[in-house]
Amino acid sequence: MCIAGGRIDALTAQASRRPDDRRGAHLRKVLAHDHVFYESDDRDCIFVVESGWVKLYRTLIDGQRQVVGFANAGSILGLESEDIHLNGCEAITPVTVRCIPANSLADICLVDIKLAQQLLRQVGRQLGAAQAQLAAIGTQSAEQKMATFLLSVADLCDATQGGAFDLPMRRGDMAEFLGLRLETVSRKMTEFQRRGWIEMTSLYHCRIVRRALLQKMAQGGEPEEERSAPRAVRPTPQMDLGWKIAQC
Amino acid sequence: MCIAGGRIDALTAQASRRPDDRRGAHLRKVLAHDHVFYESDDRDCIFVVESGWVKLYRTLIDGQRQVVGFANAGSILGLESEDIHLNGCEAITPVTVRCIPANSLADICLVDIKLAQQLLRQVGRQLGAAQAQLAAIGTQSAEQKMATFLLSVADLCDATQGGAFDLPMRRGDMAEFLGLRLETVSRKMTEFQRRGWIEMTSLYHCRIVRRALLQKMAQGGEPEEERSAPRAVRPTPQMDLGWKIAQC
DNA sequence: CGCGCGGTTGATCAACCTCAACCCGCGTGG
DNA sequence: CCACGCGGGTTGAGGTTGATCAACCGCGCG
Repeated sequence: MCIAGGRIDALTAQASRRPDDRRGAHLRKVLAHDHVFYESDDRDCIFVVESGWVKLYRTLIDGQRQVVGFANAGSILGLESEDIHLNGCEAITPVTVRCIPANSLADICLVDIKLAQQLLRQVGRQLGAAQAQLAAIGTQSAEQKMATFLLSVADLCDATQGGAFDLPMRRGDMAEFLGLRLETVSRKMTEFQRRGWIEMTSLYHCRIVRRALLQKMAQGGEPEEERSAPRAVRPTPQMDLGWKIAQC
Repeated sequence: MCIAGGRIDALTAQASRRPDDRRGAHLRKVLAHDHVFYESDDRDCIFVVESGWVKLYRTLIDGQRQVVGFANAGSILGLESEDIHLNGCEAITPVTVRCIPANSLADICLVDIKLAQQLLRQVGRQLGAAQAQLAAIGTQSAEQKMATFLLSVADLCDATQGGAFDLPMRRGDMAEFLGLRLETVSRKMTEFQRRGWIEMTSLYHCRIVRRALLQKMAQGGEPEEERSAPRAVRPTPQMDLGWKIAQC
């Protein structure tokens, strides 16, 4: 789902291991709903998310917005652009990011060829993710999108604690990400709840109760009765969580 | 529109300049509607399109397809994957591709740091393109999508010859790309023709007559009367042709 | 000739959007 | 303290867009 992930170990781990590392200095804290950068800002930095959640979005001429991805710790931002940022990046929770001067990208590549390759893989994964999301947006129904989305966020956040997880973004953010209206998102969420598939412990906290049914729905099944879900041949086009998994 | 482009000069130009270059040998011709590679094929090669058009697509569990991009000469394919191809790649016209062994990617990076950076930029552009397409698919109406698509292909193909250009893909391909049904594509095409905005000189050849109106439509305007189109503040989210332009 | 493929066209229908009302929690200020 | 407004969310009624199903056309080819 273009829920970004994929660690650049050399950037995050290294820095934390050596507190005196000069890269360790460029940390920035951003409040929830503040921007890390805006569309068409000069791209003098790329960023690595250290903690929190951000959304990446684009604004079309008519003012419509499309959220092109969410990202949390470990994700790297700004690689899709050249001279100016093509996406806007807004914090949806309090966030800390590590800033990497864009002009030092070249140096980094020179210094550490392995790192360059890692970067290349990372963008590749993001690309794969974006394409997966494209497939989801283009072909799935509202219900499928919601199911896929919930599953992806759940898997991403952790999942192991009994299916409970944070859902820090607003309804409108989800809507803009999935290509729906926020009313539709709201409706589907309550519908899933009514069917007993999920529980909303609070507005921004969710628990998956019937994972199997959600999965079947995500794959295009009708809302049938409960059954042991047939393992998917391919593990569901998890929007794109694919590359997030790959990183672990 | 994820209509891929973006030349890797060092790969294409170099090879053509030195006929004895060993990379020059790995050329492959593919017939129309044959595959360059399939989904989940081992990714032992990446490819550079030398001539012709291909489409990149994904198949979802329920058999639905999403075309995630079209690509013509100069595009590079396979960077989004790691060990196996995530997309299928089918020729829509006769195509020649240059095959680059995947394991030589690392060597290439070592040998030519500039090239590595170029590759990084290229994937970055593709990523930006995919995100742009995401925005288009997610927010635009059928009519807007068609308009944007036609403009993008036109710009891509050349455009200078009086707005006439090839539209080599089938209706179904466009539909799968735009997240529509092929009937809808067909209808909108004839509708544009009826309005006098385009002319179909043949099934696979098109001419844009009222570019300004098409552009206004692509940006969300209603099908109004003719007017001199107000230059777009931003040059239309040309699906993603953005990065194709950037390459020139 | 008959068939199949790709495309067009028409009628119908449902999914989703739109608009609007309403709820709830919260912060502010009278 | 309460009234008020506001932001975010939910819910409902009705309308449109685009999907669906089906017929049909034209063409190339065995």
